[in-house]
Amino acid sequence: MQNYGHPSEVTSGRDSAAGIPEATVARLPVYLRALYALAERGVSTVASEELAIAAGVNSAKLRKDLSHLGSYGIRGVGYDVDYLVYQVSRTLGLTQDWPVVIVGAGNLGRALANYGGFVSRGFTISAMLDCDPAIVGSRIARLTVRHVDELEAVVARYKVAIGVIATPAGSAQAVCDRLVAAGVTSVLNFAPLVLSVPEGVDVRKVDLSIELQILAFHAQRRSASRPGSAGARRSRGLGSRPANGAARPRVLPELAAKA
Amino acid sequence: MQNYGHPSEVTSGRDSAAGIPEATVARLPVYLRALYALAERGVSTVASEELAIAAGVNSAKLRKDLSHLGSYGIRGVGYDVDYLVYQVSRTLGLTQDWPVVIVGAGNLGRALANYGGFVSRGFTISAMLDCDPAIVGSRIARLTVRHVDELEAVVARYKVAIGVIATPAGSAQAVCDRLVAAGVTSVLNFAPLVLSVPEGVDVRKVDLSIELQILAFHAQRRSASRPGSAGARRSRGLGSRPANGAARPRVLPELAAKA
DNA sequence: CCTTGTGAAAGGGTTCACAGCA
DNA sequence: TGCTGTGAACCCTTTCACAAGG
Repeated sequence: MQNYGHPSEVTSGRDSAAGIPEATVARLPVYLRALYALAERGVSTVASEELAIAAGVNSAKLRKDLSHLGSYGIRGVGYDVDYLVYQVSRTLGLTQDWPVVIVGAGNLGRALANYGGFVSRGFTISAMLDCDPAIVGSRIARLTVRHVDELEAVVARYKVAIGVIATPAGSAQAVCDRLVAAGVTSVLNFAPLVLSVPEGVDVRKVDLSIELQILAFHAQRRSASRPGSAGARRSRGLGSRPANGAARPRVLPELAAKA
Repeated sequence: MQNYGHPSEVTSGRDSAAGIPEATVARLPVYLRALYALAERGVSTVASEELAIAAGVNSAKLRKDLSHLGSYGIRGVGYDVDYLVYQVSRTLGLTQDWPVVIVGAGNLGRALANYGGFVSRGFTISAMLDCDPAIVGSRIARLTVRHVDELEAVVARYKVAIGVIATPAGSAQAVCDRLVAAGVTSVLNFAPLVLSVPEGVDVRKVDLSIELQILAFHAQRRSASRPGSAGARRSRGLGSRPANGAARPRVLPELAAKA
């Protein structure tokens, strides 16, 4: 139930300045989505148990999480949906509008730009940037892709506070450096590498291959305990080495035996 | 430094059956990537301190993590890069090859299919499925997109153990149900909703808007403490309500005053 | 001498169970 | 009566500091 393996690097891991635990902050968006769904169904009041089920958490956790925002429930009744939507939104800073720049207009960048939920509530894409002349000038989700050379101008012009990196790994650090130099202090990184940033810059990482690898670990455990079930096939032994010459580890026999 | 807010739901949160803590499992892929990078640079031995920096963690944590796999280091020297690559790969189950099916061949599905690192090591895309006749039959990353009706046949034929859901939210639960019924026990979900699955099925979630909202929270904290800095503009007040009629919460004045 | 591997301590997060209140 | 809000217990994770050992 805990959320490990997260595609992100949080600077501190400590309580936020507002005194709200990180783990709670990470769940608020989930609650918010569940609350919107309830509101759209016309539900005006919800008990912690029901909201917890909709959000996929346990109700005690939900109540403790919400208690960090204030006492917004009514004992014996539950929570007012609209009011809670507002309080959670306000806590997350979504009563403001956040200008976002997406760097990289390949498939991923396009997917992000077209992802309705991404932009709808609280976020506006100020610009999409790319360096490929074949892509610059094309239109994506009502935006014309601009050249990455305009990065600094765009950040300044729209007061962009959040940058999304959807470039290949090779260009990600350079893009990140430029974003930071231009004044961006929040970065969402989709490139598969660890970005280094100065103190005070908040980086979250979304890494598809890491997620798959974590799934593989658990799948392996399952198929090991249930032999013959639908696990992976085609064992590759030691074959999956990098393009490095020596594949055989120089290692003591005792260590190898432990394996 | 802890990884909260993760786009995933882990079934238990307890130690895996192999006795490796979840938090460790979640970091192993990061170490693996750093090790591959070292190997490609021709480095044959690495100390915990150096590897920890490359992976963006502290060295005590790295050593404790690796100690769960066994005693693979050499005191006074460090770790053999190739050997450690192998041990971490084996632990994660990457010495097998995992057939994956991607459902949804829109921009996101295409981005996933073309994402080199995604597929390269340990994972093979068995098929891409979609229900849009305009997309079915097109070729993406050397694969011909097949109709989603073939889902069950594909899962059986290729012994698919991992399903990736890259569909709109509206179809995600139905797709998930079909994957699970067909025998898939690991699901990577990109659709913005909480999937319900039977016991024993492992779901991880990647949710772009949740990541953005977490960034917004921290950005808000920063701009609140440094007034006048480049935070968000254009406050929207209470405007961001769902298409629900009553936007005004019926709430006691005392509660509102607390806000 | 240098670095690993690990007890022990410290810090959060989750869960339980119930007091408190509408 | 029913549900929220929360102290306390429990559990996991991180970090420290050093013993062990090549």
